[in-house]
Amino acid sequence: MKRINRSADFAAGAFDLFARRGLDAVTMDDIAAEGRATKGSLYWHYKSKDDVIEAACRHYYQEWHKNAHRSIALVSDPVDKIRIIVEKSVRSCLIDEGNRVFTMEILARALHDEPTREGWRQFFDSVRAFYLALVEIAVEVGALELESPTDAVDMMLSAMEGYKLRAVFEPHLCSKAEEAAITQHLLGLMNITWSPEGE
Amino acid sequence: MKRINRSADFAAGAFDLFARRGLDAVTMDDIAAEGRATKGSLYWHYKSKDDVIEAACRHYYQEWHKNAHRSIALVSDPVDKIRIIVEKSVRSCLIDEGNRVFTMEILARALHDEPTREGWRQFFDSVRAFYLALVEIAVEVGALELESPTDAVDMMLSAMEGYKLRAVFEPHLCSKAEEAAITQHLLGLMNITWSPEGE
DNA sequence: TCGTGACTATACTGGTGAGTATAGTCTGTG
DNA sequence: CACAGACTATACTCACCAGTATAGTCACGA
Repeated sequence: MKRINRSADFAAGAFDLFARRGLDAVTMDDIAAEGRATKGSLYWHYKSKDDVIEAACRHYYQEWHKNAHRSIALVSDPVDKIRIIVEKSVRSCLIDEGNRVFTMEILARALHDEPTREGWRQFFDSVRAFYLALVEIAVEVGALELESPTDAVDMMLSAMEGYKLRAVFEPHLCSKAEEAAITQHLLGLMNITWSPEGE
Repeated sequence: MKRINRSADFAAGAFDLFARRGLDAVTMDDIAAEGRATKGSLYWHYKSKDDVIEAACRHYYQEWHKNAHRSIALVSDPVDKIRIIVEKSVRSCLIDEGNRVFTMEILARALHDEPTREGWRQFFDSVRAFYLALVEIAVEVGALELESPTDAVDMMLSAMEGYKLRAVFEPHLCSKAEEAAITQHLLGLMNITWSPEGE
């Protein structure tokens, strides 16, 4: 049980705590304890709580991209790639309560904190670019017909954010049961058919 | 300059402060000062900060319904009513930064506070019901064709929430310039045509 | 073996802000 | 007039928590 990277451990642990209890309700002592270390060590790696929050964000952003790339690595059909990415996004961004809570917390912080806002903006742009690249390839090879790929991707991402916000007070929206309906609807916005299947 | 209702003044003042600076950054002393009173008086009317926040929410909810009813009071055409309500909603919920910030703050609070969540849920339901009533009338008199009014209204409200969330980090979305495009898009989701006009 | 990076353990400071306490004022009503 | 509701003005308590301080430990690589 060696520790390769204490900083990353702290960031991941902080993310978990924030996702469970919210940014304000988590203290620096909590974060240190979560990493089975003391505050001294935590402050050795990070200069302030803001710093830790930023690291937790980066952790989340990196995880998103890592998962996204991994999940389509073995798929060759361009439209299937989009199907899979949307499926996974719905599961990770909406159904997974931790991720949903964390991102809402970050967005709330972004209301009054410019660096947080800028960070999220860049992340969102990178996600949009990722989707757009997949959609444009699918259109180019003739597997998909769309008037404007940009608008379609934008619309789909907007709808996803809309679901996220409504899920705060309508929890049934992001239950397992609704998962298929939401996935279908989001893919529909990009003219892609989809039907749920057992595994 | 008589004070008819100190409680309501406090609630309205608290709403303004919360909308400008966020829930956490506003102290009870600030709220008292905003109402040109002292903390003693504030605590005479409200038993805690939570209590004040709840009152500020109620203030917002009531204002929404008051404005909604007033703005269609003199309109007779059922589809025009919907046009006007959506126009006004876009202006008050998205373009108006104060309202937008306040509602985002409340939603963030709702993540970890059940009463706040329940309050917002009821408000959202009442808004949905309000829209639905208008749409159903328009459909009944044959002025509007829709497969499912419920779905159309739901979709429109989801899109509006989506815009609200994205506006946090993409401020251009909720500029005056985008106002017309957003209004048009939202009405389009209910098969209603609309074009901007000067006043 | 010396030094340094990466810590532990524990104690402390200092600011903030919710909520309380108290003594006294003003105003309208029975 | 008496009394209560609606305050003002001011001072205070108390808990929490970010951040600091300090002294000591342990593993390692030059």
